[in-house]
Amino acid sequence: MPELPEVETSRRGIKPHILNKKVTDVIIRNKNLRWPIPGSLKKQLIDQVIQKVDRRGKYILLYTSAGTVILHLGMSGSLRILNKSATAEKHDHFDIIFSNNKVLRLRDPRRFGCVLWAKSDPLKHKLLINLGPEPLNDEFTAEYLFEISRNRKVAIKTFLMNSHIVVGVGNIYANESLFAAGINPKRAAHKISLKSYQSLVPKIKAILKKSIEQGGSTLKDFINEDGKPGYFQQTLCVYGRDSEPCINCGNSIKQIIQAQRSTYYCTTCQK
DNA sequence: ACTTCGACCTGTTGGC
DNA sequence: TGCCAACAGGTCGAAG
Repeated sequence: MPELPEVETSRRGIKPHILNKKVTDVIIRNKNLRWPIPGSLKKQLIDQVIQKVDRRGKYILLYTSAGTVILHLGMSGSLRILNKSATAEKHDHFDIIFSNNKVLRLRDPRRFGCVLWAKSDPLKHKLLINLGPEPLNDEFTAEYLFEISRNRKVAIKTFLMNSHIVVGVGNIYANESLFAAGINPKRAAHKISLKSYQSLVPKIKAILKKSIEQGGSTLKDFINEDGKPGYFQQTLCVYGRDSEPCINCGNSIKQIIQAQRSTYYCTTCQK
């Protein structure tokens, strides 16, 4: 489910309900996510106040004075805010309950997500310390991508999806931004010119920004039934459009597999 | 140091 | 209609 826009929308959605709220209980129904939810987490979190609701890449960070919850939604995770009396369903693995009688509930059918605890600076955590820049920050530039790609022979699409290069560019947006920039996803990262990177980087930023805005505008309330994430309502130019006509030239969109993930592109428009 | 590949899971979809 | 294989928005860590 979650690409960066949905993670950011989730962060914004839960924030007003949990910021400055005190944790009264923690329920772990199934600790077996990608990594086990630490057994100590309940003890650490109870009585703590959420001081900051942040994001780094696709990790959501809930800061308290005792430490930080590091949360990842994996492939199928979602967060909701409910009344604490709401019945937990099949894949609702984890709850944080607050003094305002609300619960932050994690649902994750595939259990590729994780809930971890960092005692000190979570940005120094093993999983976060080597992450690349945020795509929407100023440090993410064409020059940066050009420099860091000089010895990298991997396909540009795989390169873009590497979180150590840049965070938050998942399969949908890697495909869409390469189409927007007219770059063939199979080209080796080191063979792409600065000029092409100068075309690509603003596309990545624009597409992510637009999706986050749509996520925010379509998700009015994080309580109860959550609507479809914004990026589902936006038109995708290539992703999932195998054999359909290219919106530019009408030729058929091609699907291939790269690094075990589906790639979609137009062989005419993307060189 | 870089690249590839297996692994972790369940739910949904499409072809027969 | 039913069954089964293929596939799904992620990413780590081992092996090459």
